Amino acid sequence: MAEWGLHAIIRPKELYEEANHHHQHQHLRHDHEDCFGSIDIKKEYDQALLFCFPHLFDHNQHHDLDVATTSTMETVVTDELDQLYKPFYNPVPPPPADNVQIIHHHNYHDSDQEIQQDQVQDVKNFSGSASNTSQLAPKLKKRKNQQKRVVVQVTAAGLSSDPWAWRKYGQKPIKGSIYPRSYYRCSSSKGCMARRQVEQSCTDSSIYILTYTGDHNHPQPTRRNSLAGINRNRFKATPKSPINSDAGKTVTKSKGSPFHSPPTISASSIEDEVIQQPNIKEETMLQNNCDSQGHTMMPGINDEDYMVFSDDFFEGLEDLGGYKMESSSCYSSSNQYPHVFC
DNA sequence: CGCATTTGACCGGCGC
DNA sequence: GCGCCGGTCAAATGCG
Repeated sequence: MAEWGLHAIIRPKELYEEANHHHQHQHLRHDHEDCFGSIDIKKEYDQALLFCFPHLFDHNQHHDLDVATTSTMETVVTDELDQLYKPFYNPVPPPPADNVQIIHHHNYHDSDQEIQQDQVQDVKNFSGSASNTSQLAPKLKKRKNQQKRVVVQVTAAGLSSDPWAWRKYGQKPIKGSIYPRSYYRCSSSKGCMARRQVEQSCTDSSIYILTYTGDHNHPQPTRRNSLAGINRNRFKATPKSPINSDAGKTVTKSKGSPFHSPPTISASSIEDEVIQQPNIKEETMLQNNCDSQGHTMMPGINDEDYMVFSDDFFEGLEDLGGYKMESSSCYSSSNQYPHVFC
């Protein structure tokens, strides 16, 4: 299993206060001090947040959401702004509080920087031609715990809040979970190395855990019908599969698999559904979310109400700190997560 | 026919 | 070194 070197549970409210306090006196100092240097970390943080989770700022795209949902999302945005800033100066995790929780994981090891640079280089290479993406494949052969990944916890409807087209290429039963994990690769572009894993929470069958790995090597599709046939299973439900039984949800057909398949989200179905705010969790928490006895491992934290940002985000900040952000990197780990629309 | 999913086999990382 | 496990491959099959 992945070994996360840094975990932080963040309280939202004091963020700007403490941030400003620290910022006024001196630049932030923490384990990644070198990465941030003397940048305006608050500003860069905002940019990075927008960069990694633009959907949180794009209110127009949620114009069809009901008022309550939108209001909640705006609250989340504000809280996230607060929360995301905090890990960099508050190494001691305070108790969970308020509506949103952020747990940061950072699992890079000695060669992390090299990997990041490789990824930046990958993007540079792609900027010239998407056909180079086959060269990216060996990158995924690196040690598993060195691969950046983002874990997002969503509801069934939230599963479809992903603008990318995904093609299922595998499914495996996972030890410790009664539900299988499905493996998807991005089908929007040939050679795209983006991967997505979908598994159902063992503690709450209505919750799905999405794990994103790899980077898209292509612009985000403006519409999710970039490939023919990806919506073939639209509105088709599989009676055998309880997790596919949600009405109106695009699902994967089942052919008597020994384990239930999580729903396969068709590209076009997303547009028809009310997009829910995904709940982003830290991976280790998710993995520990239910132990062998099925116990929830984070008592006192509402599953609905906390979020997590992982390597991508902090990697992005590190890039910011090192002034490595480039326009071409917009396909790298920034727009590939739910609610992102061009 | 062209796309999709399904599913068993295979491979490699990792812990012991 | 061995075995477990997660992740991927690829042939088979289904659907529009």
